Amino acid sequence: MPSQLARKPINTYHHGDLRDALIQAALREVERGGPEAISIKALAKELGVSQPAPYRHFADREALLEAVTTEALRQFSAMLREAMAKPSRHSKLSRLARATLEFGLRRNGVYRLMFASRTMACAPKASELHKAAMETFGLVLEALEAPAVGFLRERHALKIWAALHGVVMLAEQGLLTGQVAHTTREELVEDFVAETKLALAAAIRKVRRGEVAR
Amino acid sequence: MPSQLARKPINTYHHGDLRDALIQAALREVERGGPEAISIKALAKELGVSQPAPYRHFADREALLEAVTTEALRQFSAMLREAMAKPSRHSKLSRLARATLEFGLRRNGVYRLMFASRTMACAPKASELHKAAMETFGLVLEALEAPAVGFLRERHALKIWAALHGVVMLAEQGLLTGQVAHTTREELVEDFVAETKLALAAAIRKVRRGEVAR
DNA sequence: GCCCGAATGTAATAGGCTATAACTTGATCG
DNA sequence: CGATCAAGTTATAGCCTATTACATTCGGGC
Repeated sequence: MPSQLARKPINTYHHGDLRDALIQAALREVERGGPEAISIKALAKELGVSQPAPYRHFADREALLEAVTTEALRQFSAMLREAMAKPSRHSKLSRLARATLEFGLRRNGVYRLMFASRTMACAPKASELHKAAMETFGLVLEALEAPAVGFLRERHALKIWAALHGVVMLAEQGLLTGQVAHTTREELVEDFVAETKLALAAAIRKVRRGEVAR
Repeated sequence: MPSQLARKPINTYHHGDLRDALIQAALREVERGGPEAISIKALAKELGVSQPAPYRHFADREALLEAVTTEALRQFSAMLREAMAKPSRHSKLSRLARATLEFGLRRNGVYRLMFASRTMACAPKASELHKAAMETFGLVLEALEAPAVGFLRERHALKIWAALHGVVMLAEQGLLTGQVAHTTREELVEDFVAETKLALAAAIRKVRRGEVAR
């Protein structure tokens, strides 16, 4: 089907595209204040529409959050892709890891929306949201730059992914700062990156030599 | 102090120990429903007191959550301690790791309250809550069973701690299940445990041989 | 033993939020 | 040209947090 004709900018008289405007405004709100800061009422007021207007576009608050999370994941993916693309003395994986850490700390409200809220957990497998999440995870696979021994690659991607999340989480909760840690977040991340590379390379050699794992 | 005398069941006007009852009831509520499921009003009703009564004991909802989180951390610590104490063919670290994973999945609402909510992040360093968290982290240090090369121990404790959080988080969000993962959560956790042991031992040998890191 | 103040609980109420129902408006299409 | 539908509006119900002013019990000093 012709996509341009399908996308008619169905103009309402008052607001051009309330649905998208809501998502963008909500994302701004999440940025400072986290997921729980989203208020349908406040958003409606900010956009100059009546309070129940948003319900024409989202069944309830949760549905809005799901859409916002999807958008957030796309921005996150874009940011990772950019970080991985630009030339650097660091490896792709290292760049992805650093970018994740930075995003997780600088835009922590958004990060929590994506990875520490009920929204994602409740999303059905077939949803846009889940697809966006899978695409993001695909970038981690890509960052490994490893020969395609499928399941190994996947396993190590999951591991570094989990480890990065953990570091962001602890850092944000103030459990890394202060006198507990002689260790900076960046060091931890680089540790995980280095270990991942070594472990994956070792695992691949093992498989190639015929000492098949599983 | 005699705890039995403190309870006065007959008197209807004064509850006897509303503060503690609130914390326990809230914890039960968090168990299924997570942090956002806590409602002061609902709790008051459940305990048979008037709706504003809880405000005699907690300044606001957030203060209640802080107390509940502290209690949750104590239960979590107790559970870890128990897991580490009981004899097993597995190492202490492995037992701690498995116990963390199980707690994180089976009592996920409570887990999220402790490690994925704003409550902890906002708690001042001197608070009971922060102290409880530090005590829990102490168990991780203990589980490493390593000779006391202080900063190494701490660093590796932070790493395994972060990694475990990450695995729980991903698992709970449905990003580990299904066709993405040929890998079970338990395998990931055991991987991290094994790597931690190896890495820590290697680092210690290195230091002992005089090739001091930092 | 009594009284007074502190602690704890209650009733009444203000104000914010989600969500629904019933009505209105403007655009598109047969 | 009028029917229809998407998108917006006003009005309202119902939940929740939190505050204020008043009531009741407890416990210690005299």
